Amino acid sequence: MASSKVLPRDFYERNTLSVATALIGKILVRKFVTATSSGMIVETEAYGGKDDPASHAFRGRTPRNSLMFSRGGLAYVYFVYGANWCLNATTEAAGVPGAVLIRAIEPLTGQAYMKRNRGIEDRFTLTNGPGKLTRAMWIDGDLNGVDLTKRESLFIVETDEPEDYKIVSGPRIGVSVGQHLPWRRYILGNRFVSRGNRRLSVGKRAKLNEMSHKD
DNA sequence: GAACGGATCTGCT
DNA sequence: GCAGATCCGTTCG
Repeated sequence: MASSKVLPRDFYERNTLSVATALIGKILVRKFVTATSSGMIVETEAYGGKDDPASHAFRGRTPRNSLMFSRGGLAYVYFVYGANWCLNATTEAAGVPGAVLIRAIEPLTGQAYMKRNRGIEDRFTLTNGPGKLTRAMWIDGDLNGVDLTKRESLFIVETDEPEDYKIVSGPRIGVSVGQHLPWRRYILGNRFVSRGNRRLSVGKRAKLNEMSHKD
């Protein structure tokens, strides 16, 4: 894990939906002087620009969302519901808005540290939501704008041993508009996905896969 | 300077 | 499965 290659700039500077799918299975690493925690990304959501009413960038550029218009591969961290931080990776070239919300990870290294941060012991609910994983990894507004392609405080690396899994799509969680867009990506059946991921019947599975091809 | 509302969470049923 | 807490940052006047 520690020797794995950090995802380069061109991984992020392309179509946002492609990045949302490609980030599944990669390893998010949070590094401190005293501790390192990491986890495999199992759930993401894509957010666009003026074509996406659910996106912060829908109404143009403001001081808050300016990172969405930056080059790809930076951390866009924002605060919601008066209590939670959400971590995104910026996408597309400079000037084109786009970001991928990292919604859930499967805990790997540093689990004791993350459990302490959350104040719980259960591994399955440790990082299965955007607000939960940022709290577990101590990610907040201080990391807004951090370069994810540099091996510093926060970055994402390749997987050494890819698992056998199936990526499926669905509507994004917690948004009231743009629900017709199946821009959520997650690993089918993975227990660390935030919600709505019970094992599915054959018929329903086929339907989900169809959606993922449609993009 | 104040009103608004949200890319969530927890707990209860 | 759902309702309500919660409360800060953004935005507008």
